[in-house]
Amino acid sequence: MPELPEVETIVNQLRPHLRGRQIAAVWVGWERIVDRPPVAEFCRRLVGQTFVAAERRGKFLLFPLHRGDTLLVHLRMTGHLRLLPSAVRPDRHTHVVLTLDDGQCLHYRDPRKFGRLYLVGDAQEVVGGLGPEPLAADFDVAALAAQLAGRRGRIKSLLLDQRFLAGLGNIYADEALFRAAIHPLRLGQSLTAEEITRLHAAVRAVLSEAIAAQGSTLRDYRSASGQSGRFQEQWQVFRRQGEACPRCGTALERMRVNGRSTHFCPSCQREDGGSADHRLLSPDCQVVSL
DNA sequence: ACCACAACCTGGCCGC
DNA sequence: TGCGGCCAGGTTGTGG
Repeated sequence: MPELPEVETIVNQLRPHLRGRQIAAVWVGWERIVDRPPVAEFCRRLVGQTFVAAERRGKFLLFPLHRGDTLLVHLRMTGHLRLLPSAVRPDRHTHVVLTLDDGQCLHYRDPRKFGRLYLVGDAQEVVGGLGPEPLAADFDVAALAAQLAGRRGRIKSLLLDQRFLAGLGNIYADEALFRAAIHPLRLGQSLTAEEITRLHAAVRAVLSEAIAAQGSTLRDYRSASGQSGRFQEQWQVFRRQGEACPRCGTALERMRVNGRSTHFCPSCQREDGGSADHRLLSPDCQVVSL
């Protein structure tokens, strides 16, 4: 479910509630949700620890604990974290419950059971292989260009590769490529300097705007406080195949890339890279009237 | 390096 | 209502 903006929203909402809270008890109902260490050790090591922070790296939530361990959560497709009163019983899709010292419980709920929890002494053991943080101050155009140099893979696949760039998923990859007017099948190393500049701006703009809207909601996604995001109202191409392109009116299309649905405008995003529309785009991806 | 595909799981939706 | 097929915001492993 969640990509970078949704995870950022959840972390920001959990932080004030978790900081300083001690874990009184741990319940695990589906052992495979705990990636490491073995479940018995996971529970034993967690009890008695206190949350000192709540952070995000890519799509991971990181919860540093006072004894030096870090609890990490990856929500994959359908994971949720909710703070609920301790009287609320876990439902059939709730697989882990952390009982806190203030009468609240942190529920990990995940119908598809794809998500994973990790408890490690060094968070780098889990997130060390991730690519750059797209919203970090030092992720500039040159950094993106360096990532793209020599890459022969399709740009859509690269954007989804968490070692290439951390945090983008299917929604924001498609939205960023549309804003930058780049065809999803273009090869990484084939992008011009102008296109890299546009892509850099597009990635950061779409993520920032999505965070401001508290993410996108599909089906029953809710943030930690139970609110839904609003960014799905601003999708320009995602799941809009057949509708008119908001920039040129051409019917939007859908294709498969890397086994993932990919949405794009065949007129604005030309595979040969030679779209006349380039002249209509400023570097910050806004349409410029001639 | 890169690609295609299966696997991990369950639920929702559509057509028959 | 039921059933089959397809779809899904992600990642990992295998084999080519």
